[in-house]
Amino acid sequence: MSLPHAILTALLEKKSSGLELTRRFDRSIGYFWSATHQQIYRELGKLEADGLIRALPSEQPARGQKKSYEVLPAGRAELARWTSASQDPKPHRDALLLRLRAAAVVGTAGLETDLRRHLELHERQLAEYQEIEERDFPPGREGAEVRLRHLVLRAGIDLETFWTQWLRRALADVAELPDGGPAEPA
Amino acid sequence: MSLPHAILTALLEKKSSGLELTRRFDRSIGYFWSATHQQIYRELGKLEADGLIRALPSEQPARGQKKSYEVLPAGRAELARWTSASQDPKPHRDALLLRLRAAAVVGTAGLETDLRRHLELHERQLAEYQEIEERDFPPGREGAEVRLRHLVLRAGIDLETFWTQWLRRALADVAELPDGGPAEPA
DNA sequence: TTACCTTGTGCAACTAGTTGCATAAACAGT
DNA sequence: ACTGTTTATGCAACTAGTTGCACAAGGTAA
Repeated sequence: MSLPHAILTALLEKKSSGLELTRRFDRSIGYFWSATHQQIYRELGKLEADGLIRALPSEQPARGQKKSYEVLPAGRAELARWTSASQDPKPHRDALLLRLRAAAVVGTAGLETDLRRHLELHERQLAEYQEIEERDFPPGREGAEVRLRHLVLRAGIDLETFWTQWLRRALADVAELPDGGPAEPA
Repeated sequence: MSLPHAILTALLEKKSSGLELTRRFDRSIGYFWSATHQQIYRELGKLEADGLIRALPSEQPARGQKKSYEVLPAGRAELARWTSASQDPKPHRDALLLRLRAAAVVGTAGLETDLRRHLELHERQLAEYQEIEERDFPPGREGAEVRLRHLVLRAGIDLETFWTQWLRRALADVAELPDGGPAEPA
């Protein structure tokens, strides 16, 4: 139940319309909390109904019109409450690890190309994070907000680094195995 | 859409009843693909209806009776197909990183205790993985199946290692900040 | 022999997220 | 003017996962 809080955070960082939020979820925020435009519009409606945000009364809000939102005090309070509240980590689900485990019983045929593709994706993501770090976080001690955001980015960088390394190892391992794997031995 | 494949994998590793599967999802498989007993029972029903698995005809299957399943050839084929097929990685969602980002705008009050709690959970998980590694994967080159399973476990170990390190850094950083954070400066 | 606990299976209702499409305005080209 | 594209918002239906509870059989203990 974190999407509303992701949106509140994004709106506090900068007042935005639905589409602007969607774009920002495709970069930045979406790196650790993705959402489609459908989810965002729906949630904006709920948040407005609950009095946590409000539409800026600039233009009349009709279809095809931009409608920007800002966070109300109640919204900020709710976000602060949620941020400080204790939460159990949600169980992870990783299809790639599952597939490797499946490959242990039905064979590794066809896996290698996809592992390579995943490796490329993670390498690209890592490069992107590193660019962001160079651009937005030059060395030197900054304020609390910047340091926290840098910490989050570091998590992204280190995670992608982990995955690229693990995938390289996985590729090396899989390459040594017979194609059919243990299920269909030569 | 991976739950059926997780179940097929688990059943190929060992024929089981619904509850046995549930227990195995609480350890092992569930470390990277968690599922509740409800999901499992429902999915077992579907898999049986689709002819991918079948109930072992040992006892008559009534309520309160154990009912074990085994994978049929069609099920193995489907798992092999899924394993080798190309798949895009699903977007991640990490509430903790989101909370840190939120803390950057509404303040870090209350965060520290929960970060510490998460650190403990990850440390415990890491210790558990390391025990499994010592117990199930003694040094020495083994067959393809064992090596693939070891690879999956290594991912778990390295991920938990990453999180414990990152959380320690996060705690150190947060400790230096004013409690209210940037939103309510002293 | 009733009263309770554990094991095992399952339904129903709910929440969260995804997919596919509809609508409308603004703008660009021809 | 008309056609097509981009920007912007949104509905409806679907899939996946969660939560809460129900039910049955077997053991166990007063």
